[in-house]
Amino acid sequence: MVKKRVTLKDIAAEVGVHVSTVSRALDPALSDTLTPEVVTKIRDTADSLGYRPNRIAAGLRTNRTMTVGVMIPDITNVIFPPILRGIESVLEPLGYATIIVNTDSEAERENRLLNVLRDRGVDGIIHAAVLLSDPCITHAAEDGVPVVTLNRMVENSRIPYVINDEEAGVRGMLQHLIGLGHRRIAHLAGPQHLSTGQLRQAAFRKVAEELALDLDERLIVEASRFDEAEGRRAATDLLASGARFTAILCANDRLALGAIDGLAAQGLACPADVSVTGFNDMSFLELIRPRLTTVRIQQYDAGRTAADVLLKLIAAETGTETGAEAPLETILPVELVIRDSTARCADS
Amino acid sequence: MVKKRVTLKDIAAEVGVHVSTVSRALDPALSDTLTPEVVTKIRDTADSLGYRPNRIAAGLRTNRTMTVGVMIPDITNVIFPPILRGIESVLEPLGYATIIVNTDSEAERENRLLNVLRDRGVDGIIHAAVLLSDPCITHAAEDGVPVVTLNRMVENSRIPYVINDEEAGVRGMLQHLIGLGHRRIAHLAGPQHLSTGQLRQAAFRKVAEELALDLDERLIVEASRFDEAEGRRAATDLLASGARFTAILCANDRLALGAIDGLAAQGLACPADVSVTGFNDMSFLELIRPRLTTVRIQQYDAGRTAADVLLKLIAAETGTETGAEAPLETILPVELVIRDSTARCADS
DNA sequence: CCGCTTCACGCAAACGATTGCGTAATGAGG
DNA sequence: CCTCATTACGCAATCGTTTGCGTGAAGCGG
Repeated sequence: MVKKRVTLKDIAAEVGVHVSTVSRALDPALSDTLTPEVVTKIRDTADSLGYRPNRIAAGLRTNRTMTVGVMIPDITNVIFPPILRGIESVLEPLGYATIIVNTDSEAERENRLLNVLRDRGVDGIIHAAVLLSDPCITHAAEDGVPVVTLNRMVENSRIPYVINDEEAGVRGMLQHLIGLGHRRIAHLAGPQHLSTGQLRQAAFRKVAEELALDLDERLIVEASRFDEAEGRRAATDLLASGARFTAILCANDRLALGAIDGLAAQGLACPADVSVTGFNDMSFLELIRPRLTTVRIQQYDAGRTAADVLLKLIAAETGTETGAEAPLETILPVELVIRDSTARCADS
Repeated sequence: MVKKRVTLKDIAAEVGVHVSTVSRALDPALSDTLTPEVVTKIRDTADSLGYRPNRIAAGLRTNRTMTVGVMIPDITNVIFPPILRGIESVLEPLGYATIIVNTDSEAERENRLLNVLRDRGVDGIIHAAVLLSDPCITHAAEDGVPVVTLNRMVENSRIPYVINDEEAGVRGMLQHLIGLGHRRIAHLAGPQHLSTGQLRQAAFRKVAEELALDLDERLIVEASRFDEAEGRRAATDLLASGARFTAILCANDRLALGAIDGLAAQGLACPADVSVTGFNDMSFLELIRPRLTTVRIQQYDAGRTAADVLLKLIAAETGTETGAEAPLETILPVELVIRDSTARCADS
C-alpha cells in the first residue's frame, strides 16, 4: 500500500554511480565538481523516478531542517493571521516551512510548545508574545537557537526584536484630536501586563505632556482585557468619575467599539458628543458604524520584517557570513487612519 | 556558542550502560523489559542532564515525525483560525506539531506546498480546500499518506471527509423565513467553483422545491467572490431584474453584509423592507448592524473532528489496530442563529 | 551438578543524506 | 618513459534513535 520513497541509493543504482556522487550532482553548489554528463544523467533519472530529498535524513546530518517555529498567543486573534502571512511571504519561497503554535499566553504552555519546536530542530523561532514577562524563550536563545521577538522586546538580552512605533501612533492621534479642538482627552488603556497596553499608556502620558494637555489622572482608566465588554465597562466608569472629556483615545479597536457602546447607553453619541479612536485597524473594522478612526499597524510588514531578521540570524549561525548583520532593533512605522468616529470638538 | 544537545549516548556514558538500554528505559512501552533500578537510574540522569529526544533522528528510523500538515486556502480568512484551534486541541496534547500552509487556492502553490509537507515526512494531512477540483492531494493519499479533507469531498476516492450539514442550514433558514411569512425568497449564491457556493445553491434549489416556494430563476444570482463588493453588486442586479422578493438568503455572511448595503443604496431597509440572511456566523458579526441572522458553522468542532479522523487513519496506517475505523463521511450539524436582519414579511 | 529456560542487557544494523578524505585515471611536462 | 598534479569519483564515517538478534548470567528443576 505504502509506496516506498525514491532515495539517493535508488538513483545511484539506476545510473550506476555511488550515492555520494548522486548527492553532489543534485546539489547545485557541488555539482560543478562533476562531469556535466554525469550530472545531467543523474538529474534526469532523479526526476524521472520522482525523487524527493528526505529532509529528515538531511536534517539529521546537517542540523538544518528548513523549518522555523512561530509562537503566537492565539491564532483566532485577528491581528495574527496577517503577521503569519507576512512571515510566510518571506520564508516559503526559500523552502522553509513554519510550525505555528498557540501559547494562549500561558507560561506552562509556552514552555511545552517551545520544546515541541526544539525537539523538531527548527532552524529559528519567531516569538510574537504579548506578555511582558516570559523568560523561557531566552533559554532557547542562550542555547544558540536563533530567536526574533515581535511586538515586544526582552530586556537585557541580545535577542533582536521588531516592534511598531506605538509612540508615533499615539502622537499622531493626539495631534489629530487636538487639531479638531479637543483638549480634555481620556485614555482607555489596555491591560498593563500586556506589552501593547503598557507601551501605549506610557506613550500617551509622555505625548500628552509634550503637547501640554490637561492631564487629569481620572481621565486614564485601565481595561483588564482587550475586548468590547471591558471597553464598555471602562467608558461607563469614566463617565461616572465625573471628569470632563470630549474624546477618548483607546488602546485598541475592540476597546473603542465597546466604549462607543457604553457611551451610547448613557445617551452620548459618537462622534457628535465624544470622539473615540482605536488602535490596530483590525479587519472588518470599516464595516462597523461609526467607522472607527484608528492607528493602522502594518501587521503583514511586521511579519515580513521579523522573518528577514530571523534569516540573517540563521545565516550568521551557520557561518554563512553574508555581511548583513541582524539589527537588534527594528521599529516599524504606523499609519493614521481617519474615519468617522472623530469630529470637531463641540465645546470649542 | 551553540550548546550541544544531550543525546542517548551521553546518558549511556554517564550511567554506564549501552545506548539501546537507555532508549528502552525511556520508552514506557519497553521499559518493563528492564530492571526497575536501571530504569529509574537512567530516567533520573536523563532529566538531570536535561535530555530531550531528537525527533529528527527518531523520525528517520521510525518514519513517524509526530507532525501533521494542514493545508488551507488563506489563514486571514476568519473561518480558518477556529478550525486550526480545533485541530490543535486534539493533536497538541498528543505531542503533535502542525505545519500550516496557505494555498491561496492556486494549484501550483498547492502542489509545491504539498511537497513541502511530504519532504518533512508529515504523518498525515488535513486538507481544508474550497475549490471543487484539486487532484494533487489524491496523489499523496494514493502514496499512503493519511489524508482527511475538510469542507469538501473528493469524488470517487476513499479519502475521508468532514463536512457541514449545509442542506440542514438552508432548510432551517428557509423554514425560518417562511415562518415569518416570506414566500418570494431570493438566493444570493456564492462562486460556483467553490464547494460551499455550489453546495448551498444546490441545497437552496432542492429545499425550495421541497417547501413549495415560488422558484423564479431570476431570484437566483451568483457572486463571483465571497466578499461585500460582490454582495452589493449582486443585490443591485437582483433589484434591477424586476423580480419581486421579500427576503434574500445569502451564501455567506460577507455577501449578506454587501447585499444589505446594496439594498440600502436603493432605499430599501433591512429588515423592514427585505430580510437578509447570512451563512457561517463569522467573528465580529454581532458588532455589525443590523445584527445578521445566519447559520452557524461549528468551525472549531470541524477542526476537532477532522483531527480525530486523521488520528484514526494514522493508527490504521501504523498497524496500531485500535478497532475504531476512520469513518469515510462525517456530517456536522449546523445551528440557526436568529438576530435582527430578518423580520415578518411586510407584504403578507 | 548439569542442562534448560528466562531474564536483562549489549551489539550492530538500519534509516537517508552529507562530506572529508582517499584513490584510480588522465593528462602534461621534462 | 617517468613523475607529478589534477580531475572525477568512490569509500566510509557520521548524525541520534530504534530494534531484531545474540549472549552471558542467573535461576531452577531433576
